[in-house]
Amino acid sequence: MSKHRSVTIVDIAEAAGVSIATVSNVLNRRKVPMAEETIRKVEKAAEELGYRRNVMAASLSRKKSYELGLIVPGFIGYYGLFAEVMERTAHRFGYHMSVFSAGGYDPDMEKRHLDVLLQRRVDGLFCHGLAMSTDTTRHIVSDGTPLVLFNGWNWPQDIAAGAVNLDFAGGCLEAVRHLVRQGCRSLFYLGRSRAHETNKQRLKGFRQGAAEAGDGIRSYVLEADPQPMAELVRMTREMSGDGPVGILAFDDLVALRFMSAAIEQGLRVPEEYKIFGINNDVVSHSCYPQITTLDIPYSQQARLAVDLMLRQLGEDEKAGEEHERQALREGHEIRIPLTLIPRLSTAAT
Amino acid sequence: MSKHRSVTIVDIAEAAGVSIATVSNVLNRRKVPMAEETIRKVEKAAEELGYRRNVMAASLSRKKSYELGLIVPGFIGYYGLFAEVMERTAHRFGYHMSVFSAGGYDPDMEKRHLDVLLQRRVDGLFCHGLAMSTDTTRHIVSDGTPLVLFNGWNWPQDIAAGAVNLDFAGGCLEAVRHLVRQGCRSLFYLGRSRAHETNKQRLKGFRQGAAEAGDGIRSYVLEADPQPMAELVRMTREMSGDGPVGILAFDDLVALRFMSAAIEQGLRVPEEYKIFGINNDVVSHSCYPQITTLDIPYSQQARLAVDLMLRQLGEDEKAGEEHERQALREGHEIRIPLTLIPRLSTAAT
DNA sequence: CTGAAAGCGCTTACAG
DNA sequence: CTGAAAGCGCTTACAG
Repeated sequence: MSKHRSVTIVDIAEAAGVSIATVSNVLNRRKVPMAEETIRKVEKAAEELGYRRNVMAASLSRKKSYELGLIVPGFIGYYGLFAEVMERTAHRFGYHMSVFSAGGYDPDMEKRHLDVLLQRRVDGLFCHGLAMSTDTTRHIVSDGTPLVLFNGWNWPQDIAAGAVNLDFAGGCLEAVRHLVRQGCRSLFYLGRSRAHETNKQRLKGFRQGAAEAGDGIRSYVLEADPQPMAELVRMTREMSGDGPVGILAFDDLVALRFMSAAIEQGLRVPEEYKIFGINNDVVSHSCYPQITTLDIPYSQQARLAVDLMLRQLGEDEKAGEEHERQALREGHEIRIPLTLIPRLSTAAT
Repeated sequence: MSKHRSVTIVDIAEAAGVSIATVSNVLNRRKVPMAEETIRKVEKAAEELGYRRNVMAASLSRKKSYELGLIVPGFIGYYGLFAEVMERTAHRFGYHMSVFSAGGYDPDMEKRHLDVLLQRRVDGLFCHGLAMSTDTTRHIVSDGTPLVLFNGWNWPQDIAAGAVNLDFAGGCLEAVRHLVRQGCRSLFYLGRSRAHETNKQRLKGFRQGAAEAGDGIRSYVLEADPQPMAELVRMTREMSGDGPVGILAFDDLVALRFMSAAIEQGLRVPEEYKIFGINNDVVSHSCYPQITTLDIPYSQQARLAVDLMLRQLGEDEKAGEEHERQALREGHEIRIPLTLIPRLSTAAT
């Protein structure tokens, strides 16, 4: 094959002895009437010449890129998996997905990535609840590119077409109830405030659960990140009263780190400490004791987000109906429940 | 801002009262002489109109997309992080990175993704050692798009411009020496044959280390994936003789799973079992005991891969020299050493 | 059923 | 220092 000029429809037109318009029609299987013979000739020529459509040219003339943009906080853990599922889902519907990591929750990087994506003329944008201000966001996407949020709360309707959110609040409420049921007498939430709203939602559920539990059960909120885990474990030992201690961690990794530090200090899990994570990460069942956690339905979330986008793009026929069954719709927010996976780390004693 | 037609250089040209050629020159900061006043006018107009360059149009006329393609086996663990670093690195040099997950090692998906990427006219391609045949690969990339491999061994020179490989063989050799030094009398490698060549390279190092250790030390190779870990632990107990057992796992996650199953069976780590992982994954130091592992220099590997690509693209001035210091060059392969991180899981007893 | 032509939004010699 | 013009590789009415 030619080393430096790729095959174009002009080459095919010549080889097949037809016009480029016809080549385009055949190759795109358009619904205009065409002679069998013509179709055959064009397809043969395309095949033989090793033709590969130039996406840029097609997008430019069609005025639609069939490219979607996705910004996630990072590729590690939950968001990496989510990005992978989103890419695959978009692909299934004929869209390319350009994924960017915003390096945690860095507003500048968010802005740069959004800008790059818009320069690429993506047809739509998926973002987590951004760290940058809503005003900045509004200004940036004011050209009309549809924006769908995932795990973004309290965003004005005029910015985003909708939000597909994991119900961390509801999940954490269930988590606390579970811990109380298993006999915990003190409760700790190990949060990560730099995760912004996804942390606040967890906190909300935790607080509600603690309130439900009543005065007989103490509850505290700690920040997981700055200090060493060993220190955190010590704090919980001092603060807790008699009876088993319940730990609700920001995610499974925080849970694992806490559990390891606790075991290192000679504490017994689940007898003295009951530990609860979030994400059903592969680590949650790769350790001992295995960690009780909330399962996140990635594929469902991705499917719902993409459906929402397809509707914005006027491709309603591609968007499914049935996917919303499990989810709660509330205004322009779709809320996805998490499933409690009980494991040894919170067994009753 | 207009809801449905984005602003183009034609709009700017009108607003500034100059030609579109001039607008293009100013906005691209080309080295042609231009009047101060013109530059000011154009930049002002662009700013005010909220101009955003259309990347597709620019790429099409420039005949260069400034887009690179990356295919990884998946986003989980090592390759997810690698993808993130690659994206960032490419970005730093003015390239966009389109990342695809090949869903493990699925040759069909590899083919489809390669095709999509070439339709997008990416300037270059990064792939892991592909599962598809080299002939298929050769045919697909025969149009001259440069291909750089990472963790791909034994690929013919005519296909790939080069390969940037982690030295799993050397690392595993060191791992075995370490285990022997710490007193292990039996050695097991827990492999993952579906990881293809990255598994074989590890195996090679393990075998070499075992051979070095001599007849006094038994060594075995087991497959980590099919059977439950508890079963695997039992097998090692039966097969091993007296003295501490050394386990070299495919990666940190396999190591953690094995360790957890061993502890569950009442075995003591590191007294009876010494466990060695690979990747310096965050889990390796989030568990107890923390796991001895090989650290992978992601950024270095990404930087070297991108440098290689930049050279292929004739952008030698962007490519650095100094990054190869740490790496070994051998033919068209660059080999990157891994660093042993000793932790409690292999402490001498 | 097929093709000539305009147009998508840029870049790049080249002429002035 | 600036602009007219050709061209990148397609798609899309529209005329025939």
